[in-house]
Amino acid sequence: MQTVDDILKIKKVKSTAIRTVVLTHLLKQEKAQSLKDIENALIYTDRSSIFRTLKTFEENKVIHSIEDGSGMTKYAVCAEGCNCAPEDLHYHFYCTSCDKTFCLFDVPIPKIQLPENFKLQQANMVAKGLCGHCNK
Amino acid sequence: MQTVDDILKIKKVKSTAIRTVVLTHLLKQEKAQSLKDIENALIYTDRSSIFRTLKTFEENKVIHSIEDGSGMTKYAVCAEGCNCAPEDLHYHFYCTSCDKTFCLFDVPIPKIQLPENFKLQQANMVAKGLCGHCNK
DNA sequence: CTTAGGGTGCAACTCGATTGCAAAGTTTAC
DNA sequence: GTAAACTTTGCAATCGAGTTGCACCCTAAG
Ligand SMILES: [Mn+2]
Ligand SMILES: [Mn+2]
Ligand SMILES: [Zn+2]
Ligand SMILES: [Zn+2]
Repeated sequence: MQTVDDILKIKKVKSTAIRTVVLTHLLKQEKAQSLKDIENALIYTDRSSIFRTLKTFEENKVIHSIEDGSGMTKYAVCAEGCNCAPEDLHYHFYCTSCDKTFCLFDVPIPKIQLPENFKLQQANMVAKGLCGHCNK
Repeated sequence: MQTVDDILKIKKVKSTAIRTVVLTHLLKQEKAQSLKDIENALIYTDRSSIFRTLKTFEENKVIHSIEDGSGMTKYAVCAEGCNCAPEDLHYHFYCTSCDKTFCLFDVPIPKIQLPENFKLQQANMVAKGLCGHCNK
C-alpha cells in the first residue's frame, strides 16, 4: 500500500502540510470530492490553497477531475500506475438522487470508433442514474 | 425532413418566435452550441429568454445538453425519434484545440456494467482530443 | 545568516448560470 | 367581444464556482 508521501514522491510533487492533508482526505473517500466538499472537511484550510493543491495534483496526475454535470467539478485519486492516458480511463457514475459521484475503476472505456483523423487524448465519461443505495 | 414546427408539435412545445428562431439556429449547426454561441448569433434576442428556451427544449427532449468541461454547457438537437433514454444516448467529442463539441450520433453507448443495483438513466459521455481539422 | 523561490492566506474579481419582476402576448371562460 | 387567467419575454440583479493578485511565510541553497 502506498502512503501519501510515496504517492507524492512518485508523482514528483513536493510534500507540504496542505498537500498531505488534502491527499489524505481524498484517499479516505468512497465518492469523488468537490472543492467545497474538501473545504467543508478541512475547515482550517483556505479554499484557494486547496484549489491550487488540486490543480497541482491534477497536473501531476495524482488525481483526476470529473465533470458530472452537478455544477461542481469533482476530484478523485488516480489508481496506482495511472498515467491519465486514454487506456487508463474509466467510467464514472453520478447518482441523481444523493448527488454522489463514483469512479467505476473496474469499468474501462471501450475503444470508441471516432470519425476519420480524430485523435483521442482524454475523456470525461459519466453515467447517471440511481446508485445502489438510492435505487430501492 | 421535419420542420421546426413539426418538431415542436411532436415534442408538445408551444411554438413562439424565439423558440422557432433558436431551434432553427440549432438545426443549422455542425457543432453543439453554448448559450453564448446562440446569444452571439441571435443578437436581438435576450439571453435569459434564450436560456429559458433551452431549458424548455431540454425538458421536452427537443435538445440535449453536453457538459464538455469547457465551462459552458453545450446544446444540440436530438435525433429524430430520440427520447433521451439510455438506449438513445451517444458519445460526444470535444476538440481541445478548436473548442468545438460534436455529437457522435453514430457511436452509441455500449452497455456499461454498473455495480449491483445501480440504475442507468442518463449519461454525459465526452471523449476529448483533436478533431479531424486540428489533428494535422 | 542571507537570499531566492515556491507555497499559503485573504480579499477581490470573473463569468456562466439563474432568478424576480413587470410588461407583453396568448388562451380561456363567459 | 371582453375580461380574467395564464404564459412568455426583456431587463436588471443576483448567485456561486472558479480563479487571480498580492503580501507574507517558509524552506532549501549558498
Ligand atoms: Mn475516476
Ligand atoms: Mn449529442
Ligand atoms: Zn445515490
Ligand atoms: Zn478541432
